[in-house]
This record gives sequence, structure tokens and C-alpha cells, in this order.
Amino acid sequence: MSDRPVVTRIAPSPTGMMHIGTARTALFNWLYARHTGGKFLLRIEDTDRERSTEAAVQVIFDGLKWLGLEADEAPVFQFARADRHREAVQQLLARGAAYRDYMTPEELEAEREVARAEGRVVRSPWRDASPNDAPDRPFVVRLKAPLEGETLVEDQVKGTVRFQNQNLDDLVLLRTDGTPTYNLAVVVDDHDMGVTHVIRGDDHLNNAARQTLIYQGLGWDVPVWAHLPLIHGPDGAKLSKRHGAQAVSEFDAMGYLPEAMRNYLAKLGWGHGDDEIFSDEQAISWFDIKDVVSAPARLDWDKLNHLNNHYIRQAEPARLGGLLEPVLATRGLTVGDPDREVLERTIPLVREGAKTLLDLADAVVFVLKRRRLELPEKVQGLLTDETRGRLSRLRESLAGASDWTVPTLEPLIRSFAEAEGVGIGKFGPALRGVLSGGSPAPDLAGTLVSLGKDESLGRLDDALSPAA
RNA sequence: GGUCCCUUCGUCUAUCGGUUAGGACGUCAGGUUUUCAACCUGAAAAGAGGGGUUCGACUCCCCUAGGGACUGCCA
Repeated sequence: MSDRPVVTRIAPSPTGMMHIGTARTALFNWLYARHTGGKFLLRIEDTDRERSTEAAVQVIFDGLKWLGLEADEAPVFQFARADRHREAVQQLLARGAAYRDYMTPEELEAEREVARAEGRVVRSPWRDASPNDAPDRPFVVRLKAPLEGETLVEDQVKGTVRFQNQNLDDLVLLRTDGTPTYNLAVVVDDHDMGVTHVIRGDDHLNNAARQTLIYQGLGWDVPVWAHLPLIHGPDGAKLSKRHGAQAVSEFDAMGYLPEAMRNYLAKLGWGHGDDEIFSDEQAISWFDIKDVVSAPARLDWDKLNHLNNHYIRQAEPARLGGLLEPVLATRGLTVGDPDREVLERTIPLVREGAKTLLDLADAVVFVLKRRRLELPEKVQGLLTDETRGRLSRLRESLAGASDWTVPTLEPLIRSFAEAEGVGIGKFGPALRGVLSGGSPAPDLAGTLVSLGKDESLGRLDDALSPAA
């Protein structure tokens, strides 16, 4: 089976949000499939009928799409395959690898208590009962797992993990109502989908041993396992709401770029020497599950921000402008057609310090303001008679500028300051205030270029003339 | 309680028995400076503890401690 083409999968259950840990698991599966030239599949584990709404499923699609990790084939819905799962159970029953367990909930509860006290696993008395003794009451079907010996999980990241079979309980395969359980469904689906490598969260390492027993009961090949350590919050505890974010959609809403997320998530638990920033192509050519780190990693916002800043600086201004529009809309700023061009030339001048798209939006509001600007008191305070005089003289040299670019305006401002016999600090803050209305803005020449000649001179005139 | 996993700077990590234990983020100091950033230079900062194995352990083994997962007719 090792020379079959690689098939990986991500198998989230639709809970209404997509956990960032799921996103990283998807990334690793995707990277490995791409690296080996195999396939990356998606299965929706929607057997919990209460939680599995259409909207919850959509959240998963959206999350994967946003991350750029779309599956190579149409998704498989687990619930729809229940008949197939039951069929597998019939096979197990026929082979004597499973049995009907008639324990009542009360009996089970009691056994659980005793078992725990004795430090052993739950055992059903029906395990070895004759089929003739079957009472007429509801039953579950359990796997008849071996009582002795050991089960080995050959894990690509953890190494060989040994489990004593006496510590492995008889999994419920079919519930009283005849519906299949998770562990059964996973095994049957992975097998049917041709999954060769099961790459998933650490929390399933124990399940791997028990699922191995199901594979063996069915006489199927066991896939290659790879259990990834979980992502923890900055404090080392399991990542949850209070750490700022845990859902993919939240990272989107906070203004992170998908390529930054991919780079960051890839570095969380995997790495390639000293390389910190790398492209998808590089990650794909370098990635190997064997190089995944076996210790859990903590989410580090500073580092994510650093990477996001890098990718914001790399991105096409037009694309960033498009991404900014919905963000700006939440601030009540609509972007019209002429604004798009303005935005596109402004973004390169202000993006240096932006860690997120939210920061970028802040950096860009000055250019979207409409005249006449309201000047905050701080700015008005700067407009002394002396400074007004200076600004109006500057206005004249600006009006005569040969062209409206940074290379022209920058020296123009410098020589103006020289001619006035003062430092730029003498009028720069006032100029900026007048042009930006007190909002953050780039350096002076950049601000002028962003606004354009007409708008710049207009704002200057507004400030220098008495309010209407 | 039981089973299993994990443990290098604050954080993410490199090291595959022999290194001044490297890089990145962050931090601190300095520089640049018309705001906020960005940027440049430099610095501090790590092998959980204890036993082994070995000429030699961060690296291999054992124990302890700490953290985590699982222990459902949830997934």
C-alpha cells in the first residue's frame, strides 16, 4: 500500500465554527498531498444531527476557501453513508469481531464505576454470551477487541506508540438506535475514500489504537498515522475564546491575510531550518510529515502580526484596496470609483506599519475624508498667524510644482524650509494636520501625493480661509 | 484513578553524541525621524530536575516533576 498515490483528508465536524487547529491540520494535509503529488480530500463529519446545520457546513467551506486549501474532490458527507457503515458492522458481526451488547444504561454506569475503581477498562458481560441468550431489548454493537497482546501505532510524528490491548475497551460501533458512531464511521470512510495517510490532531492518538483494531477486524490495511500536537493559547492552555480568537473567520475579520496564516501555521509545529518566510511553493517542496515537531505550540500574536505585516507589504495594492472596502464600510466609509485609484496609490505609502488590514484601514481614512475637513483642536492650535503665513507661501510653491510625485515634492518641501530659514518641524505638523484632519498620514510628500494636487491644495485653502 | 503524548532563550524553532547551543518574533539600548510605524546597529536571553550509558550528552535509557489528550450510545 505504500506505493499507492498519497491520499490525505481533513475531516471536520460542522459545529458552527472552524477552529484554527483544524485549519492547521488541513494545511499539513494539503502540503503533504501537494508534496507527494497526491490528493487532498474533504469529509464532513455530520453525524451529530443536532449541530450539523447547513450553515455550519458552509462555515467549513468558507474557511477552507479563504485559506486557499480547497479539496481536490467533492466533499464526502458522513451521515449520508450510514448504510455503508452498518454494512461494515454486519461484516464484523459475521466475522465474530463484534458482538451485541444488551447492557442497560444503569448497568453500564455501574460497570463504569467499578472498572474505574479497579483501574481497568469497561467490559460487557455480553462479550462472550451465546447469541441464543439474546434478550428482547435494545442493544448496541461493540467491537470485540483482543484482551491480550499489544497494538502498535506507527506514528510518523510520535514514533511507535504501544498500547496494551487490555487497556483498550470495546468500542461502541452502532448505537441503540442503529446509528453508527464516530470511530466506526471514520475507519469505514477513510478506507472507502482510499485515504493512505491520516494526518490529524493529537487528541486522536488514543483513537488510533482502537481504530487499528477495527481495521484489523475488517481485514483492511491500516493507513499511515501522523498525529499533530495541538495548538495552545499564549498561556499554554488549550486554545479557546479567551485567547483572542480560535475560529478561522475571526482571523479573517481581524485583518489577517490568508498567505500570512498559511506561513504562520506552517511554522507552528514544522519548520525548514532557519527559514521564516516562505512561499507556498517552497513549503510544498520542503514539507514532510516526519519533520513535524512533536510538542504542542503556542499561538504567538506578535509573530503572526510580524508575518502579516510582511505579506501586507508584499501584496498588490489593488488587491489590498479591494480587501479594505468591507472594512472601511464598517467604519461608515464607502469607496467610490474615483476612490479606488486614490486608495491604490495611497496604500504603498502607508502600509509599512500595518500589522493587519484593520491597521491599514486606519492608515487610509485620511485620504477618504471629504472637504471641508473638521480640524481637531490640536491642529487648530498649530495654526498660528506665523504658520498660516508659511503655509500659504508653501501653497504657492506647491501650486507651481512641475509634477506631483514624491521625488519632486520631497525636495520642494526641503528647499522651502531652507528658504524660510526654519526646520520642517516648524510647519510640518501643521501641514500634516491640515491635510489629514488629524488622522494618521504618511510623510508629507507621501500625503500630498496620496491626496493628489487638487485635493491637497483644496484642503490647504480650506484651512487657510475662515470657516464659512 | 487508568492509558497515552509532550518538556532547548518569554514565544516559534535549529541541533540528527563532539557547536562559543544557531535563526526568527518579542524585549532592552542606541541610531534615523515632520506624526505613528517602519528601518539600521548592538545587547540580554535556553537544554525542567535526578540518575545512568559513553572518552564525550540537549541529543540514547530510566525515574521524578510539570503540562496536555483520551477515558461517551460527542466528534
